[in-house]
Amino acid sequence: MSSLEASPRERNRRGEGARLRADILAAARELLDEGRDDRDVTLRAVARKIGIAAPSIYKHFPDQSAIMLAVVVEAFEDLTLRLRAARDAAGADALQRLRAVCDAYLDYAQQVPQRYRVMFGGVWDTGQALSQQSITREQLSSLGEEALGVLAEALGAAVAAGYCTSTDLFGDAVALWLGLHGLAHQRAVTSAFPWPTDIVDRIVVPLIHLTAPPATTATV
Amino acid sequence: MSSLEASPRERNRRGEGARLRADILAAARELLDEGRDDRDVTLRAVARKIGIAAPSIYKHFPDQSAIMLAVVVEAFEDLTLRLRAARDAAGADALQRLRAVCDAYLDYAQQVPQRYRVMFGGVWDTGQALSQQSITREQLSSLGEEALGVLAEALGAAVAAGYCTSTDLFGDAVALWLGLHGLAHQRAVTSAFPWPTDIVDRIVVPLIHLTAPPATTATV
DNA sequence: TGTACATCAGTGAACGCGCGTTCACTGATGTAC
DNA sequence: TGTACATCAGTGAACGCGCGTTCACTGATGTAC
Repeated sequence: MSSLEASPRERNRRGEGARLRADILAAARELLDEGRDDRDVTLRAVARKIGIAAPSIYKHFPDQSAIMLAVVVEAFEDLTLRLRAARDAAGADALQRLRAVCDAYLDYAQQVPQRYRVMFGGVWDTGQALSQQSITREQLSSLGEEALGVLAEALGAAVAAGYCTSTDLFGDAVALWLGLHGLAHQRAVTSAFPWPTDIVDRIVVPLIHLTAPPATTATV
Repeated sequence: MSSLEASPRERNRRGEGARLRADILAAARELLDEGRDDRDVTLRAVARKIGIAAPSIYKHFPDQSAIMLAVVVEAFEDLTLRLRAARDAAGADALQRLRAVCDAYLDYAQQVPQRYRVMFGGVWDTGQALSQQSITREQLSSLGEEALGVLAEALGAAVAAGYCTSTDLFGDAVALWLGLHGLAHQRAVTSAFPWPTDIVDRIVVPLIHLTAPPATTATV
């Protein structure tokens, strides 16, 4: 939405050329979210959406896959921010904070399913954009680490508060994340599955090794 | 492998035209497994692989997406067979049988990661091949049900044998499946994640609500 | 204050490619009489 | 036992399309003197 629609875009002033980069990124993100597939996010479709000529993109991205890669990087940063925000908004109780992070993760996937699929779809993973200067190999493989870190931290706090047990915090955090991911991904992909209404509890409660009941009256 | 290579394919005899259909399916499956993406499975690539002219495919499939759909249907049947075979090969102990089903599921995903991704990737889900006669809507949405049924049955047997608890067998089976799927999918997609060595246990043990220790000396 | 000039932010036309799909056809093979 | 014919299993050439990318360019805008 906003001003990114059809053709007559006015050219940026000198020194503000970098603004087109942001517009390209936004258009690609919107095409991805609206479309049914990342195949819809072509270089020419992006150009069409902002109302520029297709070659103009090459001033800002080395090639087509670099755009998708940038969208994914941005999406992971966005996800991490949302997890932190949900955690901080959940108050002081460690179990509620952990649960808030899990819910925020699932919400993100449900709000932007196509984006979620591409983030964890791995096609950009094999991209040749690596050889370009756009991103280093470490950055790429550590993309999800920050978000996973938020989850692991929240799980650790819940363990420290006596809600759960863990013999290996990283291992249990990864297992929890995989459970969330399984649900998030499958929901993003299939509209017509008869999900049990309490499916989130049936995944989260066992995987966090919940032992003590919640301290407050809120359900967990 | 086998005889599906380059060009000089000899034409089938009268009445055996249906054999080309099987060859098309096999070629599509192999292209999918070998390639890095289902984008590689084009109609023309399939034709090239068997050594036929591209239009010959239209005698057997209404359009391009019908090929992928047929590959997916076949793959789900294959997966179900493997799960049953693993269960039956695991002996009489209900817990070991359940664990064998889980392992077989994860093995399948690891052996043919690209195929697994497409099975649960959902792109064929939106396919217009539905409107063709190739498959009914019920068949499509119930594709994974049989495989899930094998898992649920094994879980139910383990509960009956006193190994685990369950307040809702279907719900718990779905949760277990989602945990397996999360790992299977993420492994199929990312090569470079530092998986904990006991990641399978960390997912399966909580999700089956294991209460009693295994009856035999075998690890679970 | 004017003006030459470098730079910036793009454009327009064109390329070659592989794709899905269509169309009219071809030649071998079995069948009816 | 021969022969006309229908059917089967495919073929070859061509279509239009959208794509990523290249190339030489253009015109506005700031800057140096």
